[in-house]
Amino acid sequence: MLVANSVQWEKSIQVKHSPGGPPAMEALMTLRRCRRSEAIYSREDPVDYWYRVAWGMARKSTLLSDGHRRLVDFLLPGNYFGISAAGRRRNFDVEAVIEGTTVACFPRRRLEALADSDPEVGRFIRQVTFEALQRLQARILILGRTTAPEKVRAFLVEMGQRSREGGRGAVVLPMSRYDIADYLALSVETVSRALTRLKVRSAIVVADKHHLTIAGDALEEAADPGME
Amino acid sequence: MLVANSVQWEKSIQVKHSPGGPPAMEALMTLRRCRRSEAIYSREDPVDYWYRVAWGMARKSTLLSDGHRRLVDFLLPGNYFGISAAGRRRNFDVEAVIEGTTVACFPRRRLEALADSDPEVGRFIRQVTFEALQRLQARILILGRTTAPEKVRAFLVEMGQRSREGGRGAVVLPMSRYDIADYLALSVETVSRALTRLKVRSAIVVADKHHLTIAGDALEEAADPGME
DNA sequence: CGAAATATTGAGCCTTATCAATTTAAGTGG
DNA sequence: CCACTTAAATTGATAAGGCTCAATATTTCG
Repeated sequence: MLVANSVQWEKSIQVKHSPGGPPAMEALMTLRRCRRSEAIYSREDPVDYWYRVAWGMARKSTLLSDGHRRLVDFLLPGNYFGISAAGRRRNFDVEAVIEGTTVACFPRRRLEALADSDPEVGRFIRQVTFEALQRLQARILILGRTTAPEKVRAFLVEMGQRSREGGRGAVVLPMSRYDIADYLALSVETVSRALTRLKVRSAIVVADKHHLTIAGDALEEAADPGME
Repeated sequence: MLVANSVQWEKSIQVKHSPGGPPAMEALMTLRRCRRSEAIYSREDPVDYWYRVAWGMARKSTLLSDGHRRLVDFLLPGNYFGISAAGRRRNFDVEAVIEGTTVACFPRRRLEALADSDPEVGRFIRQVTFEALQRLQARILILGRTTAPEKVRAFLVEMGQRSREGGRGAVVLPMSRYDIADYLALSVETVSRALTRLKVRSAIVVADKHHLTIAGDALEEAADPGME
């Protein structure tokens, strides 16, 4: 069952950018395979490692004071995360979204030392952090959308762009509707309704719950920035 | 008049973090003074400089495809911005919010070269980028709030924390209500109403349009994370 | 001093959150 | 492998909250 579950996503979740860093950096890496919903790091943990998603998908979240969960980011293969300074502790939780999600772990102290001595590594870390910044800025624009269907459509376009494979407009959504709702700051019901509305309007074609295609014109509309 | 205008803010906008980088880096810096609403950089500009606010306040924004302006960030003294890789072009506009806003400009190529040769500079740049990441993540949590008064309150707390001076709970808002609205993805009217509601409930004390104080208990409530 | 922003307040409509019920899918243990 | 239990997804009805349009202060700036 678990195997079949993994197979379901095998070809769906692909690397887009930064498949790996400089060799000297990759030498520090260890791989870790995670169960579904397993924590990769938790709030209050010390910052001992920096990470990169090798396969699968992860979600960065936090529990707000009002009890609501808020998803800050979805992490796809090639995305680095948890890259922050020492001394402090984590303020977010990161969990695997799908069974078998694998992360590359880099010991922070050693990697920082390496960045000091090897300019190529230093440059690479900066580059990776810039990419994270872009992701978050793009995300803010999505959250800034006013109507729910707009938010959902922008979200689908974002996910399509971030894991571009399977051709134009194809989108894979391994996460639950609850995850999407917490990501877009909407209720699950509204997300569900927005999806059916988009389907009815033929803005999307739904293969199954986790696979859909965005129609060409709906795809064009949301071409908004993501960089500094 | 312009002078008087500057004086109005003189003691209000203070540095909190990272007053300056390593000396070798500061040697590259040139200062630039801006008029109110003057562009610091614009969309499509090449990435030739990295910046730090020295005095005043700036706003990073973009025009969405639907014609709405979206503010991605407010930039306070000590905040670095525009730090992204070469090759591409800017996707956002950055403008001075108040008359006399002064920015420190660092030529990107020379600074990157310096980061390669001087580990201290490299480390500093990483640190600064981490701070920008934290800011954006905190911002996402604010945007994720559901009700308008909650968003506004969280915004006030954020601004208070970011330019902590003038004592506990004091907040200075040099920007217009329109800026706040575009920052929180609300309409101006809703922002205005939310503020009056907070005032009526005694959650805030309004000195004048640009100066207010957050009541102690309202301040406690919103202690949500901001870091990786 | 006059013109143009900027702020605030009101009324009505529209959208979304909430509560509730049903259907579908997924995970568990025999 | 199937029945069972639990989680996930969808759909409906209702009420609250925010956006829009509109009017009126209040400031700011030329």
